[in-house]
Amino acid sequence: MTKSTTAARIASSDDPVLEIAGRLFRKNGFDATTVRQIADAAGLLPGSLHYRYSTKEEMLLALVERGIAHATEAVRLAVADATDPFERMRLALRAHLRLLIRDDVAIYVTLYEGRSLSGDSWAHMVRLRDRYDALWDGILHAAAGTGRLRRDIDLSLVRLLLLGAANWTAQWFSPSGSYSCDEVADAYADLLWRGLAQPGDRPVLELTPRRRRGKSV
Amino acid sequence: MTKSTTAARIASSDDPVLEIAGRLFRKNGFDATTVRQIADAAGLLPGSLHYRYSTKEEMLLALVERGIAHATEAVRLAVADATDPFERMRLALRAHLRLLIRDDVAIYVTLYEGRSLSGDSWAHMVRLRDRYDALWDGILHAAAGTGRLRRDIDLSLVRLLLLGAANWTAQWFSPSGSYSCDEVADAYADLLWRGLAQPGDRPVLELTPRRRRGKSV
DNA sequence: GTCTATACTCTGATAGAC
DNA sequence: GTCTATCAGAGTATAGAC
Repeated sequence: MTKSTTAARIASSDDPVLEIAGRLFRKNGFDATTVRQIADAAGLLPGSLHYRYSTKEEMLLALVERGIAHATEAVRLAVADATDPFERMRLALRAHLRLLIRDDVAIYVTLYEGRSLSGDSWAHMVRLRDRYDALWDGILHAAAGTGRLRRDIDLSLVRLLLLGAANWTAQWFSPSGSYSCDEVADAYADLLWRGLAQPGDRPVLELTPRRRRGKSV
Repeated sequence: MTKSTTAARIASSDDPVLEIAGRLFRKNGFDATTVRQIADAAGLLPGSLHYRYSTKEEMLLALVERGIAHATEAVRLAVADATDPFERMRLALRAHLRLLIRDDVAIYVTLYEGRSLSGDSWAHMVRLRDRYDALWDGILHAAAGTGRLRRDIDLSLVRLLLLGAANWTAQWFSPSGSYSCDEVADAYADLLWRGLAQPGDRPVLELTPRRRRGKSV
């Protein structure tokens, strides 16, 4: 399909138009964002925009492809720095969270606006997300292979718990809040690891208590 | 403001129009849902709909109020059945999750479409959500008061982790999947509790391993 | 590749008869 | 309270000059 090929090509570069569209999608949602807004913000007219992306949905698809590609790459790079299974989980979570709430807009758009895709584009997104999930399952299964994890818990549920909590972070995190992006990732990884580890497996991090903060369900 | 008063009154009853609107908002999103679709599904014409809710946003506000009211009531009732802090957390999580992914549409709409509110309505929603958060903080702090919890972790972060994971469940849960709603709640509560408890505090549940399942980030 | 200008559809909301 | 009929505006996408 020529559609996804075009999108992939553009996603691999760093099209500023895509960045602008992504920011608007994140701020106002895909449906509430108009192509006129995107064109305005990009310093173009709607007609010119249409030359590069023939539909609004094509922009979304390009962002989704870019988002998952970036996340996959970031997680792969992050875990390469460690062999300890807890360390790998913690670093992978840091990488995911950094992209989601700090460094990139594409993975946010993927997670929260990707459902606006339809037909083939939607199916394509599902495939890409499944592959990203498999990357995480690999990390967790490798940890289980060391024998340091309890065996009475489905690791898919662990992944869903961890990534669910991480993804929801985008709903409440503020850069001016009490915690940095990495601190949230470490706290989540630590809590989950202690729940996952065999009784007696030594905790790895010592967290220092900090003042309370953080609203939203 | 007459707007929120009207909405509150309707939310307290069980308006079938609201139920229908909520289902469409959940399925297609607030922005992508048209008043004509709602009117069609309700067996009314747009003009008649307008007699009851003067704007589409007013329907959303009514749903948000209903969603948080229902969730608050359900959690309060659930924790009343137990005194053990872990039990209370587990039962509260069950109640939240049941409404979110099984029994009601309003809390889903609140969490995922509430951001489409504007102005006073948005501020109103934020107040309501803060109050709901406070209910959860109370549950967690009571648990900490028993001395059975680690003291090196910010309980607000624990709430955000737990409710974040729970809320994200709506993205992947399927009634035909391997786990029931309650089983997911129990597994999450168990994992988190083991991460939270003082080393040596006895686990409460024994989970039985089940076949893997569950996609989506 | 970007512009001007526009076609066509659908949107939320309203007015007023019944 | 519900209907019929309709408005004014905004939406995406297009055609064609430059």
